[in-house]
Amino acid sequence: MVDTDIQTQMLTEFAELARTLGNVHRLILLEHIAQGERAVERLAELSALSIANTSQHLQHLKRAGFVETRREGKHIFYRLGSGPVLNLLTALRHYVEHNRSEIRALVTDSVNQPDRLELISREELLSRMKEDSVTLLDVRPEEEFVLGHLPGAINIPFEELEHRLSELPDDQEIVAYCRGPYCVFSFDAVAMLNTKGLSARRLKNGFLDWKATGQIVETAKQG
Amino acid sequence: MVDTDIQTQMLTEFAELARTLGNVHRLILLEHIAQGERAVERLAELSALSIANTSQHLQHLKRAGFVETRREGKHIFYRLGSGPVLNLLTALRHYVEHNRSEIRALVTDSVNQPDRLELISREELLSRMKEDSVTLLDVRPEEEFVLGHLPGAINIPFEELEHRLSELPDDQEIVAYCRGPYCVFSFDAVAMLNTKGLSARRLKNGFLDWKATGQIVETAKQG
DNA sequence: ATTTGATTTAATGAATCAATTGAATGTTAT
DNA sequence: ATAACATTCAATTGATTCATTAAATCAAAT
Repeated sequence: MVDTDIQTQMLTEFAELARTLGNVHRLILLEHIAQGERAVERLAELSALSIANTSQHLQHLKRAGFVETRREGKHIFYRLGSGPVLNLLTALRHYVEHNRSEIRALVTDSVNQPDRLELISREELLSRMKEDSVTLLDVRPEEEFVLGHLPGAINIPFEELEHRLSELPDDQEIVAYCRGPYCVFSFDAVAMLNTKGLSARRLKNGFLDWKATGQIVETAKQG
Repeated sequence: MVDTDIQTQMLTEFAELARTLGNVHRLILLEHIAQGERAVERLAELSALSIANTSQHLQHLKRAGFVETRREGKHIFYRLGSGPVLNLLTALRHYVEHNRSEIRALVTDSVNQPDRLELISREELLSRMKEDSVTLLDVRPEEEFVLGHLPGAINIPFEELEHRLSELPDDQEIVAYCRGPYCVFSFDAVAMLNTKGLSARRLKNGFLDWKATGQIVETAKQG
């Protein structure tokens, strides 16, 4: 079996990658790193792990090629590995999204409203943006917003939304978005805005998908 | 953090899937199942595992949705889960293929010839097939061949190739293929045919990819 | 109903992985 | 140089995963 050795070697490598993704903490770290370069201490804080533990998981991710590092003074910054890692991650995400009906049920349950009506696709959003007939609302924490957001979006973190409704136009449709398709801020935001008499929908796949599909991302701070 | 719970639940599911793929034996089982329905005993034999062990890995794959089962008398047949699992598997395969240069090096090393020249893409093959200017050679074991092969291909398992060269035309280019991109039979076949004075190239991604991209697969036996 | 054959389940021990602690490394500022 | 800080490394312990064995299902044939 001249073939078997290499085939097996191949699959062994493959399995190693999969095993690296097979730990929630590492996935959470990846999610955070996907939002922008972060130092170890910050990542530990964000994911509620000890620093040593975080460091070890990061080493693991690095060995597998999912992340790369850069040193700046005392800090070591982690970023996503270059190129196609993102594709792998979104491939997995899409797989889960399309196949695990339990999760789908869970998501739609948690927001007890029929899902579809209030969704807007990336394509529709793009054409609506062209004709300026829509207000983009980013409900993520400011910290994530400044690292990158959809062009022209205004940032009102979900917790503040109720108090800052006056900043939103009542003559234009609002499209709210969040990190990814499973981030519930945008669900809750849309639900709230609609009960307050505003017309709001939710962007289908969120910011990460927007970025992953190569759309323009704005990084300047926006009052 | 209304969001965190669901996000985490989501990633936990995700991690479970990844962990399922994080074992060589399970990947090997998947490779075999991808070639067609198989009973447990057969899979155990093919992957050189004990029956009980095989069964447990299969249960694992089943729980995660990668495979489904069907009972026929005393046998229980395993097949790939319906739909998008294949996509996930090919996504992962492509990721590995494009990113792990060590493996690429390993593959090209093992066949110490420049890789590119003797490759033929699916697209080119399709147009060459239309004009009947090519002979397709399937070098996999007969067992795999009968379960499905490219239309019009002739089957000469690699071990027999040297003795059966006369069955090949010497006035037409030959395109050899094997299971997947890392199956070395086709590398070796092309190398041998070329040294024997025949004109041969290797199909880029092999049979599994052909099938996965929805091309016609022939299943009738071919002398 | 019993036997046979194919598969699954349960229980065990060995191997691997994860989290914690404390020490070690490397970098900047004093 | 030394002190202070961020990160990594090493050793320990507890938890999971894997393979093996033997026993338990479950369907077909006798």
